[in-house]
Amino acid sequence: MYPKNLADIPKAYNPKDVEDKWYQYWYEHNLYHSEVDESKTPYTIVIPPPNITGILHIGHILNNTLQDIYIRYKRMKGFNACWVPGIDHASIATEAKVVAMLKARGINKDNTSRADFLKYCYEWKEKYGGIIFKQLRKLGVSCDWQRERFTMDIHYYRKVVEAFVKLYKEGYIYRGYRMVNWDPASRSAISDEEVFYKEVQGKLWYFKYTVKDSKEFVVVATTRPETMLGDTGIAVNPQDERYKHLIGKTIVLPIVGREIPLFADDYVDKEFGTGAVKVTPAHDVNDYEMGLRHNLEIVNIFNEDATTNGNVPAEFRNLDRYDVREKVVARLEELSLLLKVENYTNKVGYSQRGNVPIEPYLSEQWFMKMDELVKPALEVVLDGKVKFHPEHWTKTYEHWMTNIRDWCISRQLWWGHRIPVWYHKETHEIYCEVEPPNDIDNYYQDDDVLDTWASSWLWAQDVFTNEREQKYYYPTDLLVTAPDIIFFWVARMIIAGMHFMKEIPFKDVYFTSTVRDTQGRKMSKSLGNSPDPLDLIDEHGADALRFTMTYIAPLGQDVHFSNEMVEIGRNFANKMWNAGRFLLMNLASQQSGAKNIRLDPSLKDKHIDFTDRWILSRFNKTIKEFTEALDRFEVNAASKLVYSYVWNDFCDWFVELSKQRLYQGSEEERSAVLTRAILLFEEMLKLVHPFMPFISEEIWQLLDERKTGESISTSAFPEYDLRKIDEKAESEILFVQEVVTAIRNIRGEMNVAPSKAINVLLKTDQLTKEQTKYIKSLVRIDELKVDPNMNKPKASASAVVKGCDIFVPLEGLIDLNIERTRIEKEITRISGSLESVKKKLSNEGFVAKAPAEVIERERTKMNDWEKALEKLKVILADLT
RNA sequence: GGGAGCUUAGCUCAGCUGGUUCAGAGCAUCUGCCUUACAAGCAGAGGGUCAUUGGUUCGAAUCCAUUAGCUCCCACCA
Repeated sequence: MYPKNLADIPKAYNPKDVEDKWYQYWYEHNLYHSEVDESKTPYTIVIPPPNITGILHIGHILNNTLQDIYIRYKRMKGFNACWVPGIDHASIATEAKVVAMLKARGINKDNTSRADFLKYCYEWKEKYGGIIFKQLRKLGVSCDWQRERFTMDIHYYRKVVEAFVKLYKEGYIYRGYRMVNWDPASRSAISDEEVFYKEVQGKLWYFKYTVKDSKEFVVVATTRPETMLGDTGIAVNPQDERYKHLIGKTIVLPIVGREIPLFADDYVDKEFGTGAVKVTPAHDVNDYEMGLRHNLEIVNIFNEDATTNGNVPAEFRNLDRYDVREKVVARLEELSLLLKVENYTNKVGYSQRGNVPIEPYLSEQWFMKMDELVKPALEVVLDGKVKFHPEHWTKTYEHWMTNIRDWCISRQLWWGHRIPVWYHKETHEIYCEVEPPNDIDNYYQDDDVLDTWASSWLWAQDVFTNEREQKYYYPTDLLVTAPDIIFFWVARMIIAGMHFMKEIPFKDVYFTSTVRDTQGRKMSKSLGNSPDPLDLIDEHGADALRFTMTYIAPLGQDVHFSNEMVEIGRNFANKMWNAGRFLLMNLASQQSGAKNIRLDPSLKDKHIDFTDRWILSRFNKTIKEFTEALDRFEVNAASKLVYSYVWNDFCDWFVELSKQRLYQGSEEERSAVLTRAILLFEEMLKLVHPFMPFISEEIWQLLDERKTGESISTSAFPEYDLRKIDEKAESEILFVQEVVTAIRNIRGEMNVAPSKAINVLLKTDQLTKEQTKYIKSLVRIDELKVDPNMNKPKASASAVVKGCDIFVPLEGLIDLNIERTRIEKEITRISGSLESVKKKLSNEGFVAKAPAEVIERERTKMNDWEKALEKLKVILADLT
């Protein structure tokens, strides 16, 4: 299916040629579809459905990459992996976008029918939902696209409504006239969680309110002068001597002329402001509560859009809240009632969606009683049935859950799940059922829709559309999400799961890093610091982006991202690509014809030496550490492990070591070495695959003839075998590496041209012939002599490795000064280390209390260094 | 006001339950190389009293406490 002509394999990896091709292939062969299969254990993830308000950003990339890593990993591990993709209707956010879009087209929502408006919303959903799914495919996610879900699908919609009806009948949902957070922009109530607080540079105004029938006045301080039009009382602390005599007196409210009481309430802080508080029960939560305690009149002065209504004097009506503010202040100044103005920073609640200050506002809304519902959901997290990663989020969760207040779930919007409540036109009796009443003509339906989160809280359970599926896939295994929706979504899904399913919705929750720019700022459109993931993919490939994200994003910490960082992944992809090319080129040179097949698997276990045992040992260790890291949700650690194995162990050393036998071995030996290298490389690609699905598939397919529909993504993940771990081979290689590095060091420091071959003398009795052979091949040596009894030749550069003295004769080339400096530096280094070991060993406490093996290790170190030091001193003396 | 997290090389960060030359990686810098997989590369090199102070311990980047700085979350102070 793929032209396997080696001449076509470019030197530099080009993801553009590769990525779309394989995504198409996976899709066509339906490799990621999951069905109920009782013979296999499911591994299930439901995607945090992106809002259809826009396109995906870099945070989504991280989030979805992580999910894909786990899904691919578990799929290869033999689980029935099922990843359900979907999107969220995002009630208030989308409605705001659609209203704005219509406005741009010259259409006013107020002149549009509900049905027409919903049509526009669905158009929007089709467009942006499509973009989102396209982006996800570009990223390479292995979702089950046959399971695409939307929070307003017919089935899902019904489930949301059923949940409402059930909770209503159980008494958890009630309707009430309460003070809520009002968003004047969308003209809807919002929940406490949708309010965020901003520090605002404001002012504190001091007003004089006169006491009725008296010359006395009371001074109040306020940050919101306009609300004075709705004042219905003045509060002071009962202990406050300044005001004790005034308690019970009547105050005349300026401008309005209303007579209001002055009363005492413990809420008032004597120290703040003047110690006297103007009380506006309709427009402040605390004032409202004081109002209830003291039976104050409640005067609502605002319309739904936060303009003033008929409850204020005529000249102040129908004005925006900030215009009224100026007007009120101006009038009070005219009346000489404005005492002073101070600068004051305070925190103002803003609507998360509308980004305008919210208004505490009295209105009739639907609420969910939370205190009882929360209990089982808190329990399962505290006792570890649902595990958070990192674990410390449980504290945040516990705090929120134990201080939870009732949830305002109704929204004065059209886009969303309409509340399944009908009121009788005459009796006003409430009818709450999934289906409308039979005598529908006698009823009218509640206009409001549900909070988005009162639909997505069922996501983990109701993306499965029949009982059999639900039973098989639920509880899901892993939820990967940003920590900023821990209350909105994670907590509520657990609540819903425990209430409706009597079972947790997921076993593990992975909280991702928040992606910031290099200055630590959150990525945002308004700052313009948010890169478009598609641009990055276009430039470097999805694999590069995916790998980079996991490489730089530690568990539970913010990550600082910049576009250049994607080069980490790009370079890594290129490295693997070229390692693959190296193998393929050798393959081609050893066989006739265009077919690339593994040479001869029967030679797999022939011509094995310590380099083979070493790489196998390293590989098995890597698999072990890699899988353990993933199982602990340390994706970042896993990506570093695979990176270092591929680059350092496999490419830097194993490939270089192999060249000796590939170029100089017998025919059979060459085949054996190459066969093994390819088999090992294939296994390595499987480790990489969850992180970089495209390039691993591409190379894997190039390495051998594959059947139609065969894919690395459905191959078996490597299992480690502890018997393959070979400490002896590892130390043998380490010895080779140390000697080689020492020789290269001499070359570099002594400025020996790389083209110039040198002679090297090794004074040791510990090198095997094999090791010698490899050393020779790795450092471009003309002649290599090994003799345990040799004397140091004149004019040579030297180095001392444990158990081996190295001499490089450089007659005529050597600069004694450079060499002396080199040796002196080495002496200083070793002396320092020796000093600290000696100190340790002369410490009685250490010798008495440390474990025997630790002491033994220190003794060995001391001996080695003492010997090395002695030798170096002799060498140095020889140089002077 | 309460809570969580962070502070290690010029930059971005690894270093798990204290002990393997543990003080590391990548980028950046310097030196030398287009060596028949890879210059998106190879081989070397320089660079850090692990934020502060104290404690526990034979032994601390690692555990405890303290101080300072930064970040985030929660909370009704007009």
